[in-house]
Amino acid sequence: MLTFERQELILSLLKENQIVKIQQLVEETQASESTIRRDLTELESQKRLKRVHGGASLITKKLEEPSLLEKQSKYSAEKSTIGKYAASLVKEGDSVFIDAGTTTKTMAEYLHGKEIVVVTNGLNIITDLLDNGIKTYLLGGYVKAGTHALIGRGAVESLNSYQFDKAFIGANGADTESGFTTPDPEEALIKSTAIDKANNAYVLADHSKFGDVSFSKIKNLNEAEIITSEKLDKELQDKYRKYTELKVVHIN
Amino acid sequence: MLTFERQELILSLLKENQIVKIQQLVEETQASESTIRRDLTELESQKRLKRVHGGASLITKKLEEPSLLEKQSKYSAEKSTIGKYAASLVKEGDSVFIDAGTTTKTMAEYLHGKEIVVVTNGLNIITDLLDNGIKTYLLGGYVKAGTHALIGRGAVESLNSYQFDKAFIGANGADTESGFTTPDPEEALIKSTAIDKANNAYVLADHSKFGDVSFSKIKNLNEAEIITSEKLDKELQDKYRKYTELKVVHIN
DNA sequence: TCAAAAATCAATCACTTTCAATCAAAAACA
DNA sequence: TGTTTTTGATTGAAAGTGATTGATTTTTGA
Repeated sequence: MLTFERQELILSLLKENQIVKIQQLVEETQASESTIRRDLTELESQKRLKRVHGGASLITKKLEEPSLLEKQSKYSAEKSTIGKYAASLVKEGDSVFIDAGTTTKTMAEYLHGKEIVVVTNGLNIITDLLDNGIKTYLLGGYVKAGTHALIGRGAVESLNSYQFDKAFIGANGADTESGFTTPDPEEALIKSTAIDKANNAYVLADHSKFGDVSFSKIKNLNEAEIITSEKLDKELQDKYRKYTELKVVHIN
Repeated sequence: MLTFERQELILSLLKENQIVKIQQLVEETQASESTIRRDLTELESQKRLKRVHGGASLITKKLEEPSLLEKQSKYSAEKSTIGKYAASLVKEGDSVFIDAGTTTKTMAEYLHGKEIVVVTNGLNIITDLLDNGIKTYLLGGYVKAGTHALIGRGAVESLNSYQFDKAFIGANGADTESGFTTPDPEEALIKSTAIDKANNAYVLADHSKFGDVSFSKIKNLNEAEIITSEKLDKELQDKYRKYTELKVVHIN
């Protein structure tokens, strides 16, 4: 087989599968591992694909650079750890809803290469998902300026045509009396609906969210599990455990 | 065998197989390797094929989509002018569909401040629209890796809940026989549906698109007006005017 | 959590194939 | 016949190949 031929084959396999492993390519092309590696290096330098450990993935143009603001945002280490743990809950074959927001965004990069289907209402996390070779569906609807979340009738209707194994939701407040809350009623409706459509619902919340109450209620505490970090006081952890299950993540 | 004869044979073998090896050609033509090499060199200089190490390949890439990056660089001045004119067609109060793509993207920045509602299937133009203060709705559906266009059942269903005063569509080919075409059938369906739902439909096409034919048909030429530029030959302009209205934009 | 085990990686070697350049013989032409 | 064009063989250079190495990364399991 000609070099050119083989490289085209690699690209077409990649387009089909979003992501390919080197061993897979060795089998398909009957070439040695070395040769495949050289092909991948060359194709990457041509910007026709992106190499990842163990194989290659489709290249995607960034929708937006991760803004400085996001990087500097509060508790980013904590959020990242929470996101990583949330990603570990996702198993091969799962269908998953991931909410718009900064905490949920950190999940995306840890989902790399998993054979799953993700539905989201957050434009901010689309590129992360695609870069990691995830099959991604987006809700339709009105694009809220600022957060770039999808809301409104269209979004809810879109949502109603899906079922999820797991839903990962962000919230601005988690309070024993008021439950999970968020400022925008429209967003609250999306989050609430997503929880309803999932077998397992998780709210991702760093320690600063506990005790806070926002304008719009999403759900009661007992309607979703909480993923948080050890930064939350032991006392408070125990308090909240009376209302719902709490997954407390250790921070490095 | 005559030189000319042999070269035609090479080309016809190439068309059959997309790619041919030198040894294969030596066998078929009973000529020496050197002769074949000379033929290939000559045919390549005539741009009738592309040499690759070990053989030659066709230069056609109609089924392949140029990457977003490639698209953006080509004819950008022309596209920008076309986009500007398209934006000028939009009146206050209009509800407008804007297709995913690079040409349509240039529209967005010229819509600044207009009191309109925009629906789009292109993630690549969302930020431009929001930055210019446009009320923006997004179709739902599957996010196509690479172009970041929304496609699939969800996208079509979303589309069906809207009505547009005007739709602005991109296409890869515009041909008198084959009509408007684009490589991906899923995208073709979205474009076609959007045209159906609009009182006025416009296809934005720079001069390079005319006469080209891609894999999937969108609509016949007479089902939308074309916005193009004066870079399109006068002769061709007249030819296409027999099939549909042509808005020819002057480039500064 | 941490360290051992496994997998993946880039770099290099020896070997094969393909390449362009050259030259002389054969064929075509006048 | 002599001249030009085409052809096939030869050659050293360039490109491509698979195997092996030891370094790096990821996964596993105590």
